[in-house]
Amino acid sequence: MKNKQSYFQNYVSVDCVVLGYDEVENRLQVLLIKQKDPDKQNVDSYKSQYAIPGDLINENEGLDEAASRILNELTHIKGIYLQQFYTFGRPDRVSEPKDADWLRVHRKDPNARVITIAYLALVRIDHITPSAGSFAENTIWRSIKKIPKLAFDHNQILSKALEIIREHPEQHIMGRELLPPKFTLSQLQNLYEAMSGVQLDKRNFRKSIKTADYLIPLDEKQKGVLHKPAQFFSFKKSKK
Amino acid sequence: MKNKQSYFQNYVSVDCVVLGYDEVENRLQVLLIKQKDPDKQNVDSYKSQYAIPGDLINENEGLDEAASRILNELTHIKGIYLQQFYTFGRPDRVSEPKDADWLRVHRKDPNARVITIAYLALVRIDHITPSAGSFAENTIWRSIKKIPKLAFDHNQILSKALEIIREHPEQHIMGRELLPPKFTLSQLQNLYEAMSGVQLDKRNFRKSIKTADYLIPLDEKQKGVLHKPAQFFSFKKSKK
DNA sequence: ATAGTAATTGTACAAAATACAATAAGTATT
DNA sequence: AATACTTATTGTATTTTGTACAATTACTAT
Repeated sequence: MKNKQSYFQNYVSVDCVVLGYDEVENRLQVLLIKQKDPDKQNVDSYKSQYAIPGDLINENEGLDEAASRILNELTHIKGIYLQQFYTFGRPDRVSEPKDADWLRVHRKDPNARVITIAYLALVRIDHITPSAGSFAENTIWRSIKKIPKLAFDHNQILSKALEIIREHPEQHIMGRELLPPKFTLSQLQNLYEAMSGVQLDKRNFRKSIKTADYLIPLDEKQKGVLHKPAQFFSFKKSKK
Repeated sequence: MKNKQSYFQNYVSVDCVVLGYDEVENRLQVLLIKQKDPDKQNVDSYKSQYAIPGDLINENEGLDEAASRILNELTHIKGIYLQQFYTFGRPDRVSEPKDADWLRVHRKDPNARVITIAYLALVRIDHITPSAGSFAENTIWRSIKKIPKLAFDHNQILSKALEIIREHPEQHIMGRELLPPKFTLSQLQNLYEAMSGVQLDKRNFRKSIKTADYLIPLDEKQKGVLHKPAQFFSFKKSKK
């Protein structure tokens, strides 16, 4: 059977970059898990690292489906929209010494290469309450401006995710419930600014979003604020 | 070892969508291979299908590297820039009856799922001369406007590739040698039109590319043409 | 000299992006 | 009741960019 050369199979994982918008602090945070070492009593006795939630996919499971399942298993988050954005497959992407301990404990074949398909989600940080599951010891939100050294090549994966939302904030805002159902234009502007990392002029921002025509002005104002109350808006339903 | 649940491994392939710009006909063509059935004398006795060149990756091989190798094995094309654009992993993406024969002959495990990482390349069609290798019976260029039914989910893969270049033609033109080193503005416009699928106004096109500032006007004109000779231009070297 | 061909160029208009600051509507304090 | 405080709201002038549209130019062939 000389034509059937390729017997080689691969471990394939998905990694889920979940970015949470913190409206109060007006910043984006990324959801990380702390890896658990089940062989040790004391978590800190093993240099447990922070990581983007991800794990190996199962047989007969679509990639999007795997991403949802795995994110749920590790963080108990459900029902958020995950979008594939890149596949990382360097043969040595899980071969750094820092990752050897974890792999030895958690993987049948610790030296095997793992190809990972990276997913991106954006959520309101107060909309979900992650809690650790599976091999996650705990979950934390970290500001995208203070990212620690992460497991595997997860710093690189996160960088790519951030690039994507910085370049096209508008594509990731509609229909993702990043703001309350009724919001003010200032709230919307703050969100844009947090995502793009750029400050915008109020008047020009308002002009441009009115051109864009995806807002519905509501007959409702803020109450009890120490200043002129702002009008509320909501998003039009997307046509798709 | 209860924590080592995931023994499941996957076949992983890369597929290379090679688009060739045909300057004479002013159109894009896609490079396809005709699948070979090594068990039969007569190729046509088995419903051999057209497919995007692709195959399973090897151990210890990066994804980009695999894409280059596989494209070379199947079509003898070398040294072109391949860019990853999406990963397709539906569990049933290779399970249609039309693909069963080929899989039975070429794969150890014909019913196994295959995850594929899709790559995109753009070349001048007269710049490369593909010739069939490996399980390719032959190679053909087909206009992107007349795509036949392809193997597996390759029609879907191709559609996604075409979407990408239609949306951002400019990102795929510089530095890819899609035009001769010295070219006229009409040649450049034709290329844009072939990639975007939209007709442009000559005067406005020239205005906009002069704004964009990546052209060098040369002191050289066309010779022997039946009309006013056009000035030649070349691309500035990209800064990266 | 004429015809044929594609290259080259400009203007008027509309739309979008940018820079920039005064006034308005609430609450809290006196 | 007047004042202070805070953020929301709004407009204008300017520049830049996009769009629609046609006459003239430089060459070859006859």
